[in-house]
Amino acid sequence: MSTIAKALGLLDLFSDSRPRLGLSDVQRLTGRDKATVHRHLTALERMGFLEQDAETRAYRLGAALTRLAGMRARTVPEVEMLRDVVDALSRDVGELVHVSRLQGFDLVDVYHSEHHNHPVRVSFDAYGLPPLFATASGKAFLAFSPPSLLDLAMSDPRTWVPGASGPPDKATLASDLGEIARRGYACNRDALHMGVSSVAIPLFDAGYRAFATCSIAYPTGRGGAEAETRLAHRLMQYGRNISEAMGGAVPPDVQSTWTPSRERAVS
Amino acid sequence: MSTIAKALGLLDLFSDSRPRLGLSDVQRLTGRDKATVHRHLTALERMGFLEQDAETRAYRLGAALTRLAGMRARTVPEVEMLRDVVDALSRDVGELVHVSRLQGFDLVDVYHSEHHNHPVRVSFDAYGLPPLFATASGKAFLAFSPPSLLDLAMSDPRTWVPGASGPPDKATLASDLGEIARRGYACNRDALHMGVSSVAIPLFDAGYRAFATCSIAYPTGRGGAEAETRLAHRLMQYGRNISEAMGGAVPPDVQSTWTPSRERAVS
DNA sequence: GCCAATGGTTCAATAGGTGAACCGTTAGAT
DNA sequence: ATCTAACGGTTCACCTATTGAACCATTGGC
Repeated sequence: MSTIAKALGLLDLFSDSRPRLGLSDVQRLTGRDKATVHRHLTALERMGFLEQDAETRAYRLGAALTRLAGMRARTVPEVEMLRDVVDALSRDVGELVHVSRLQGFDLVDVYHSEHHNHPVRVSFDAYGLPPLFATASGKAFLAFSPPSLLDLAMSDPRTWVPGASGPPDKATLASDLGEIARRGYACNRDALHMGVSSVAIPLFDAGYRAFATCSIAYPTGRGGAEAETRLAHRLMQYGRNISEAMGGAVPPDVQSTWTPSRERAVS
Repeated sequence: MSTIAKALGLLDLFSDSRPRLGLSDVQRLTGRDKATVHRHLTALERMGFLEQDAETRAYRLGAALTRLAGMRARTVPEVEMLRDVVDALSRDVGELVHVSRLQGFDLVDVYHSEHHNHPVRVSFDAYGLPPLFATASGKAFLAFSPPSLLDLAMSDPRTWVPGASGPPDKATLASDLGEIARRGYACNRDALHMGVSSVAIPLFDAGYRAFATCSIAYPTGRGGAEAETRLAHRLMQYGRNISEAMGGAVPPDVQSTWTPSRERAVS
């Protein structure tokens, strides 16, 4: 393992629940020698990837990350296109919005935006990716993909269901997906994390194939079923713009489920 | 120089004008050996700090930056980010330093620091906010904002000019702002309070838009014009770090007015 | 005033980073 | 079609930069 990887790996130790770490904390978490850890931490700090609190001596994530992330958002075309519309949706609903793209059998984060209005917020843990059929995003994706993808996803060796007894029944899963395709969006309530719910839609490429997803995550306590449908409708409203921002287009049949006649296209 | 610093330094090679770099590009820019560069690039890529285009083989900034920057934004309070750098500036110049953020048509205090060296000090009265075009901060902000903002600010019903006969002439104001934009900072001498002067610069968000300001207030008697330019230069010197501490980035054209060629980044 | 825990430093030993030389591919130029 | 140059990437012996045990200074309980 390269020293570079070791040092950069330290950044991953910081999390929402552990936002600042002291030298000893990092040493314990990594099991590495104190001197080594200190060298790495100070190297990261000198480059602006960490900042050290002047009095507590604890380290926290640094400004260089923000600077470089901004650069990426400005210069990587895909992200750049997404940014405006996803930010708008996030501001609109006041919740965390995620855009992910299929890579292998995982949906990996492309861009997310969190303009929270609420004191209680959902933050996302990017690790330990669950199987496709366990997340709202994954279900939205599968519901609008060829059925063969479901078979493939279920044969994924890493398949597990969090907290459940075994792999899900394929027949019930297929009928769930049918329902999702009919109404246009997928949802999860407390499925992966207690207290966290989400709604999701697929995004389509120029060939009308689902290739990514957009989801809103929110605390389940916020408002029950009516909150779910409210968020889902906002999501579907923005869906077309998001697909188009990524160079895609929404198939007409899906578009019509997303904009029921009475409230169609308001530009 | 540690390998960590060398590797992380590669990330700084990416810029708005040079968003994707090939192996040979990086080699040329750094002067380091190709094998070394390749090792560093792949290490960064494996950690998600770079992404490699599958066909062109060119590298670009990676998604890990977005993830970590989001973590920082969520967990590190804005004021805390500011504190260290603003305190450092305040200690450096020995005067009151203010960071304010636009809210409606007012610049409201976000953080201030006063490590005074001098017996005569300026303290700030947070009440009775003057209009934007009457303060150094406000003028710095307007000079780096779309002209439409000036119109809006002047149409603010609360517009008044302290001690003056009437509202300022728009044409002269506009030319003043042009001069400010050219030299990079704004200043006021005895404008709002007799004996109080200040210099100010705008702060920029990740989208290169002015969203806040940083100013130094000092007693006019301290030293006249040479004090003014001295403080302004210190302010501009710190400006980049302050913007970045708040998650922003200084637009390249502004950065170049802030760091005249002879003293530009020597890496 | 003790003890344990913290952040940080030193320096000999050696792990692992380095770079000259290498390969395979692509894209013009002749 | 052939040559050449530039590209991304790999190899391996050499040697530098990283490592970790032992160290110091400071802080905070008890």
